[in-house]
Amino acid sequence: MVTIRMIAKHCNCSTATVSKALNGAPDISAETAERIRKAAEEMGYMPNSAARALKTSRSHSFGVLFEDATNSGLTHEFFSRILNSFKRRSEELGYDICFISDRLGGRDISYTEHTRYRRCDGVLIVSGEFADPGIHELMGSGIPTVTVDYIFDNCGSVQSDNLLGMKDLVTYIYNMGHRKIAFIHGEETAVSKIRIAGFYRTCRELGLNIPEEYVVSGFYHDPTTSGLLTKQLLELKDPPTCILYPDDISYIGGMNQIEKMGLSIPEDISTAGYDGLNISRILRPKLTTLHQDADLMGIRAAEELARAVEEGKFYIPDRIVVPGELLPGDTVKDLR
Amino acid sequence: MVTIRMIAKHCNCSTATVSKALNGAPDISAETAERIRKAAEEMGYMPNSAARALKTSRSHSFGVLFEDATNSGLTHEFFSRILNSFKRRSEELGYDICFISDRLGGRDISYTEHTRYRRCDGVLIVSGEFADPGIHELMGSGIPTVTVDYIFDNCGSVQSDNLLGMKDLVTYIYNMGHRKIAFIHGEETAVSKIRIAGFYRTCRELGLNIPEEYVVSGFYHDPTTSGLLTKQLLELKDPPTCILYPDDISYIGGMNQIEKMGLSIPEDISTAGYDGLNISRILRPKLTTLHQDADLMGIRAAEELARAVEEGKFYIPDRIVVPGELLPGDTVKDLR
DNA sequence: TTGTATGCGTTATCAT
DNA sequence: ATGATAACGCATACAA
Repeated sequence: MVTIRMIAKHCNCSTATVSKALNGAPDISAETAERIRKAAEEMGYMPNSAARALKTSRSHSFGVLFEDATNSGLTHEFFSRILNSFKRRSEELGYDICFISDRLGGRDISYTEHTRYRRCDGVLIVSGEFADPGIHELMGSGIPTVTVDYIFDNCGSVQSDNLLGMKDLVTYIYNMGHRKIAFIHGEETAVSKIRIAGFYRTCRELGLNIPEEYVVSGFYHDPTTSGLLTKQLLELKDPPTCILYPDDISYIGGMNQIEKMGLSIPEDISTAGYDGLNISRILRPKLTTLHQDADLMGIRAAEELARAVEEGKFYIPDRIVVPGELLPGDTVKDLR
Repeated sequence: MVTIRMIAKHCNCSTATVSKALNGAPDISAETAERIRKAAEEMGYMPNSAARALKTSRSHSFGVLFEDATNSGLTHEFFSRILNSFKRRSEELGYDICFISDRLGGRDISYTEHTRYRRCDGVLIVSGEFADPGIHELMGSGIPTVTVDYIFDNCGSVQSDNLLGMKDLVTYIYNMGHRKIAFIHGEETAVSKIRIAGFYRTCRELGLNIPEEYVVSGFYHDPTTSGLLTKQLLELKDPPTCILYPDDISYIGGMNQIEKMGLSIPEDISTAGYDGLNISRILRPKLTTLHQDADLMGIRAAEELARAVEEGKFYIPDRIVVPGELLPGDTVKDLR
């Protein structure tokens, strides 16, 4: 491994000069800087991030806290898209990604300890488990953090615009002539609350009176439950003409149930999903859904976290809201 | 931040003693060790990984090289499952995960440089682009590497048992009475070659003579192409009774095409996928597919990489082959 | 503009 | 069994 000392020897100068030249310090002559840079290049120099981190207490790395109850967070397309774009943008900004967990080497370790151990400059928190006290400890630790789809006192956040999303979705369905709209929502999370509120608000604005039994509680990514609830909704005395699902995966459970009952989409019953996963574009009939812009969310999260790190004491957390996009498919019948 | 120096002060001993006690060195008395460990615990001591890495040139971290042409590797369920289980197992073994890319801070950087910069102890290589010279440079750099679904000279590998997978799948279909089996395979990769060979071999063993036009070339995760090829296969003079798809996602394109042609699965045409993604269990009819054990692959990869790192010069690469599991669904008609 | 010297926190060598 | 000390590679305050 070539070090600045070797470059210094090669260039007949001191390590200080090399360090400064390589870091673009202003007090080095242009020629010297150029000469050193060229030598470094030729010798295949790579700084040692550990030494640099030790010296500066900045690691140029972001931690990513990506846990959920089922330990499958990474395999949900919505989250993996966020991670993917967060990673890319972070790397552009000069930060590497390191996962933060609460186990390491067979030992329990708090998220905060893990982060300090690796000297991560900041942490992105994506989790279904914001109730976890370990997460709150981290958010209150002074380490810069940015959360996704959750708002905490003093840290930045990137949210999908669930309010607008529900509004767009419900309005579209209304405009297609539907008045009896049911909503199967996910388990009680911050996101669910916003979506439910968005649903009710939009309905009120549109002058729609939604009977209580039209809004039922299911789970995210659980086709079985949504299938059962679909059955329940369709067997009501006065069934809805359109059912909203918590997400595109849950929709599939509903879809199967509908077919099983000998009904067809959208002739007999209209449907809409949420997320805009790849699968929604592939299925036939093409699913009407609200695409969440996970890619942009990851990008904005990286930028916000970089800002939090770089502005330090001067940082004022921003709450970034990323709008989604309605993807009209063929699952909502035109009743007009 | 509490350092060993502070612990030393607290315990009236030297930093050397603290370091040894914490690392379980044999030349420290049991009482002293215990006293120091307790103090460290109480004071909330966390070692500084940067200092440790600088001193020992071991970072206790694994790099993960996870790139593909479309930059969406992470969003493929198969790969994200591998990553997920690799991460968990690595953390159990005491290694953190750091992504390795070929861009950092707006600069081009080779994978090898990136790995050295972060002092990763080893790198897991998961990629559709094994032709990339940067990857070959890394594999030849002396840094311990383990590849997934690809074999390179001197590094460990974890593969899905594609040969056995195809055998199980084709044999199952044969046993259901099918003799005219078509195979839409993915683009030419190492994996595709094995699957194609497995397909032909199994057919030969079963005494099946597959006409040339039954084996056609599509792409992985491309429902559009597989839809077109499905049409082509079904319009043959002597169409197959069963079509194998490159993967579960591609199958959906075929499924749509089949329905579009007014045919139904499995009454008119039987089908099978590959991968065993969640979606395959959700779709109706339930897809017959070969589940690749991505979770186990990630676990074995972590263990192999840890072994490569820890055995150093004594390491002899292992080629680990992970069997999959046939998931019989309802898409293959019983012709017996 | 350049160089000297110091220390970041840890481990390891060699005395004691 | 314990401690003093050097060194890992780098950045920086300060001297020249």
